Amino acid sequence: MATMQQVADRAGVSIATVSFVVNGTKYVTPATTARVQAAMRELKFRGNVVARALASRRTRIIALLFPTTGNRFSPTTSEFFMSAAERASERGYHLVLWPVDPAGDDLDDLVSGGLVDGVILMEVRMDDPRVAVLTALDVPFTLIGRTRDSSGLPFVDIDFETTIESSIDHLEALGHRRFALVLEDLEGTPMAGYAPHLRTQDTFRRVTAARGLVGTVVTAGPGSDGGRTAASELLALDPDVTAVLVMKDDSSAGLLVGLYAAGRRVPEDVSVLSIASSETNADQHYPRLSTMVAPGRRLGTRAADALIDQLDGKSDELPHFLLPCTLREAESTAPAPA
Amino acid sequence: MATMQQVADRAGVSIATVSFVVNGTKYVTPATTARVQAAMRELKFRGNVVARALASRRTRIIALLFPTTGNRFSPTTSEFFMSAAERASERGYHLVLWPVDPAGDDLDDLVSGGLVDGVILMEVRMDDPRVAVLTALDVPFTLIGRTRDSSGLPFVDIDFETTIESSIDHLEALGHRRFALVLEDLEGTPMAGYAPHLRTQDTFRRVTAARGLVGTVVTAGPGSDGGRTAASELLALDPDVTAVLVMKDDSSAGLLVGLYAAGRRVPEDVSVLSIASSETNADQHYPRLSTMVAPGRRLGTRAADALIDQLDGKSDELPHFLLPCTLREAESTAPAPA
DNA sequence: CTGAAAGCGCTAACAA
DNA sequence: TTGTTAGCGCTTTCAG
Repeated sequence: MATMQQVADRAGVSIATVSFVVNGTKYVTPATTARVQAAMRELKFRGNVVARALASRRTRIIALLFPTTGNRFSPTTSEFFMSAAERASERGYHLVLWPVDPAGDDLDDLVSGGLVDGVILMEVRMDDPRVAVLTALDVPFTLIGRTRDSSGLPFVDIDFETTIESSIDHLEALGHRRFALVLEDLEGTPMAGYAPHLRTQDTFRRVTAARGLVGTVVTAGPGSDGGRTAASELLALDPDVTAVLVMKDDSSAGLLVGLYAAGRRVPEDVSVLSIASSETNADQHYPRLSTMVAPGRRLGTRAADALIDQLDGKSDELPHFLLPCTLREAESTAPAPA
Repeated sequence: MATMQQVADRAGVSIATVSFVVNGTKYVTPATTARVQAAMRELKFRGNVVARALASRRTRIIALLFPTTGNRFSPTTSEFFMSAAERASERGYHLVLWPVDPAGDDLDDLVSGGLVDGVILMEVRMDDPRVAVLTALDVPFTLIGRTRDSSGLPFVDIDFETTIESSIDHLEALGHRRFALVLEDLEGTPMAGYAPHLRTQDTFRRVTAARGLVGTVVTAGPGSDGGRTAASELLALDPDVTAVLVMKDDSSAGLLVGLYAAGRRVPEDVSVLSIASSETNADQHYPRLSTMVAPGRRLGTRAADALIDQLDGKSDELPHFLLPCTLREAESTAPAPA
């Protein structure tokens, strides 16, 4: 509540000097520095963020943009948020979660208002309209995710290609030869073109084909029902499948039940591996799901760093940071049946 | 990027006039209004939120405070967030999700900076230190939740008392006489004293006792394992239990499995009812969980309204808004066995 | 090393 | 009905 002027008066210096010690902008003798700090303490000076922002043309707020549709507030999402917020705070920024529509229509108002210094985009689609908007607006941004061609954009992302390949490696080493992939059907929704799905699917098809493995792809509807249905479809398509990758948390339970219902024991007959998910999710299931755990926290941290580097002019080069998921094996995977 | 002055120049009026039409602060003739609006459109005037905030001493930003510990980013949480954000936006405010530590230590810096006009507190504990901080800071706030004594505070909350009572009503009507309640053990964590748990537990004990029903309370550890263990403990405590209320989403799967493993079919032998949860969660299970669905969206909306009424001086009286969960029956409940 | 002063872009009296 | 103008609280040259 105390203003800088009041602090200055109390310390017997000018307001400029106070500003210098607050921001470390210029050298001030230890003696006056001490006087100023004492005054600040006595007056409980906190500094008006808004005034500072107006004068410096920087708010030190960055926004993590969250699409208002498709309530995919997964554990991984919250890891992004929490870790990015932590890192931002360490570097003197505030990170807030800001809901915006996925088409990017209100982005304009948000950003042009001068309220945020930069934004982090998540849940990125292959041809995400929001990046065009942000580019046009000329606001610094970083992606958690990648568009189809992100070579010119700063991003951090899960390395889906590597993740899928090592998933298959792992299961193949356990003797599995017949694979399936279950994922969400996003066509016709605002999230159509969701990059993680497309990359995962492409890689899955490519790798299984290249290795002469069977690779069946099935999409699942919402909830447990979607998972059950997917299980039936899957078994209809390939009754001898022994290894299933799931990339849809909310239907994994249904999938497990569906497999049981069809007489397949997990993991004795069929192994199930959850892709790009979290330990939290894995532990909610029985049998506990073997999972390729998404590096949510590390990516969130890196995203914040990438953006803040850009804002602070510490940007050496365009950040292109890819990290694969790491295997956390549990009861749902086992060697292929003989 | 265009400033108000530029708009004024282009429209041939003073900056004050532009301000009036932008804010509707004063009557301006339709003719000049039109000219100003045209100029705004041509210059793509967006208005600098920061400058406006400094001059008007209001940022029109409200923060939904989210505790940095206990990553309980449940579907209901995200409903609070989304619906509150929507309502705020309708009323000309921005709602952002702001991570703060549960002890309230950084609240001070956040709020004193003048960045937010008011805050909504969630995940409230019985004796939440954050409300004292907010009160001392003299910043407008509203709770989603209630402290032990919230008579003097504006709040919206789930009516846990009614919710539990109707849950028991419902199951009792189905013939159940032996109840159990499973919830999380938060003792020793930063979320100790979490109000929903305590209220639920108290009501459960009171109502079962008053009606001469058996009421067993069990706490569960994290994840599916916690649920399984809880099932065993529960059955050890009351082997004849037929109705279980669960208020811990991540262990319901384990609970179901634990019951099966102990030879209890759901719902033939034991009915399971999920408390204050979401349809999303319900649908992730098999059998699908009967659920007392939390009115997340309505509460989020009301919370935003309550706070904004306060900010806009439209506050008639202290909002004390309680809403019970609504039953959504699915496969996991049935009449008690004969 | 410290101070004076000109803004940052907008709001809101107060005048006209 | 519209314009003038003094701030809002801080940053940042530019002098001294």
